[in-house]
Amino acid sequence: MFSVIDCNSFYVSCERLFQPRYENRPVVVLSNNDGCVISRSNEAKALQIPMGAPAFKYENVFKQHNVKLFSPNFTLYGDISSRVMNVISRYADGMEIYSIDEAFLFLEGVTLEQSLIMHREIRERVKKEVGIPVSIGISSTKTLSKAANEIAKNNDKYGGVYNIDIKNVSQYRQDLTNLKVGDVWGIGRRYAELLRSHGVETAYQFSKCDDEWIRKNMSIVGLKTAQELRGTSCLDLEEVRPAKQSIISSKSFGKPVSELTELKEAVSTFTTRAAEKLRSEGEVAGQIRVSLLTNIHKSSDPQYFPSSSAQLMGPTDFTPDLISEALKIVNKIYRKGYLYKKAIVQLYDLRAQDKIQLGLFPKNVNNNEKTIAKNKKIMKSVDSLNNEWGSETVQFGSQGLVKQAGKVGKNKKWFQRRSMRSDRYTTRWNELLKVIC
DNA sequence: TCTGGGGTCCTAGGACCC
DNA sequence: TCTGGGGTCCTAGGACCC
Repeated sequence: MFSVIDCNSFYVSCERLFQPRYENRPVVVLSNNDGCVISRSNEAKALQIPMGAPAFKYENVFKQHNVKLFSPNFTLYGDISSRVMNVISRYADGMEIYSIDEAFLFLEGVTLEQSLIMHREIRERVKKEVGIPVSIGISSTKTLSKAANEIAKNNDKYGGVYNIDIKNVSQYRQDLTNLKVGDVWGIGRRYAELLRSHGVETAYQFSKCDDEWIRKNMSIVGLKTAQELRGTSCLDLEEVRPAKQSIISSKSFGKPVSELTELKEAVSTFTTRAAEKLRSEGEVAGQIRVSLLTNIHKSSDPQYFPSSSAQLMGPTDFTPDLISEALKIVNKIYRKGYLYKKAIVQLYDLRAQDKIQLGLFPKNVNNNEKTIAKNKKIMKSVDSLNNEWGSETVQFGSQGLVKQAGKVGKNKKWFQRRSMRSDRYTTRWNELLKVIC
């Protein structure tokens, strides 16, 4: 038996935790640059504000209905997430943290009744100890438990916990008939369109489709989804998170950038971010890729999407080496006369730090043992200083003084706007919640 | 003026090898 | 006159997830 525990409107719930005056009011969390909507309270959903909607298109709705807007505060969300997961883990032998707001459990040797009791308790404990509301779906496969979760979330009458029992044939059929095929986990916009064009509207109809046809049109992945809907488990619990295969740092700029020097500062900073992530994963990268993008939404502007990659001189996690390769690529792909809106730095061909293969000609390249040891020490010091004193306390020259007078990103066109970010209540001493009596 | 960011997996097709 | 076939590796592109 599987279950999936999903936090309701997670980012919004995190914000409400520290500012309860926004309960019962429409609340929205925006993406970086306050670009589009990435989390909505039920009240905001009721105003027909879609997920992913560009904020500027809904300005009137926001004003008219007094919608509270937040810039994203991922530091806060990450910390609250780990508290939620911590509570859940007390109940489970096997648990898979699927995303920042979601976890799967695998349950053996419990009856349905016992499972329902346990999950109601999980729901109460998470609400009481962390303050976040969750919905829970239970069934015999992961895909069915996600479907049950949809039902739990959208029907108050089930008290946040719902179970799909494939043995109760008529109910099972009813549940899957009520579920639109596009709402099935694993069926996105494209496949939903394809299926609808073949007269398949509901999850139940999809589960009755011909295997050969599914395999041919939706690959093995689609076939597994169909089988899971029929009650055959094809997707196991992944308790150990597999090592990352790539690390990306990609951000839109606050304002369009046309100058090479500014692009290089941005790419240096993104590379620094990616390298930090790389080290925290205990991995090294063999290749790096840099892409630049003009604003795809502005069709009147000339468009240009160059990108190129480079093999590193031996796998590394040393920020200066990564920056220097990234900047070589920028020099190569940059063309004057375009308004760039976004840059992407991607590290891949990753492997564990302790599996670095030394260079064949160690004197000529940067990965002989001595250099590696020295570089490791340097990065360790930089990381711990930045952890202790805030990011960008130690910067690399090519970033172009991102932090000045304690302010990060000031006067940098490419730096992102985050004007409505709440405080990092749980991770910064100087941003602790103040209670005034 | 203003449209997110970070991931995974699968497949087809080309290059290359023997 | 007849000009293979099996296998691997790599990459780009497309689908999906939250």
